[in-house]
Amino acid sequence: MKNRIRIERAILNITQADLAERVSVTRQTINAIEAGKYSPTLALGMKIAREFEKTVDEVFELEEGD
Amino acid sequence: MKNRIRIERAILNITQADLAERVSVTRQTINAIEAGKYSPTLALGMKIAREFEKTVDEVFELEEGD
DNA sequence: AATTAATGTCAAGTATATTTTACCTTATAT
DNA sequence: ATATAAGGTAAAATATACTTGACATTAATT
Repeated sequence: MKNRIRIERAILNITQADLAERVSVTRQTINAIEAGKYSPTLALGMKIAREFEKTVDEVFELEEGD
Repeated sequence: MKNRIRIERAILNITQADLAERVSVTRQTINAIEAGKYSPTLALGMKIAREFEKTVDEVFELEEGD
């Protein structure tokens, strides 16, 4: 699962901790997802996309193994 | 997490087992998600939407508690 | 140079998604 | 009436997401 979280965060100029708070998870969770260590739940993915005012597909992209 | 899986399945005229096979999960998983018992992973949600040729947001809708 | 903010990471624990196996009900077909 | 297809459900096991707490590293600020 690839994602554009880092880029979208840069556009909004917010930190991982900021985003974490906005979507009600921990900073470590955002860090892991942003690094592609695992893919989030659908609910969290949708909340993240919503913060960026983007669709889920604009923020996340399926890869081979997913 | 609300969803329109039942409706989209009806449009494609496919069974829960059919959809399950297409997205590589078990029939019980589709049944549970369709019934709203839990929300899928982002990867699975995206695969389901893709089968319906819809966006994630057209198939799934966030609710209060999510 | 020193301090602070931001990010990276890790281990252990909890929560939840998914599988497996199995059975039950309802509708449809033979 | 009986068989078959489709859906509903449940318990136990496994996989994975997420939390908590802590520490290390890098970037930015003064």
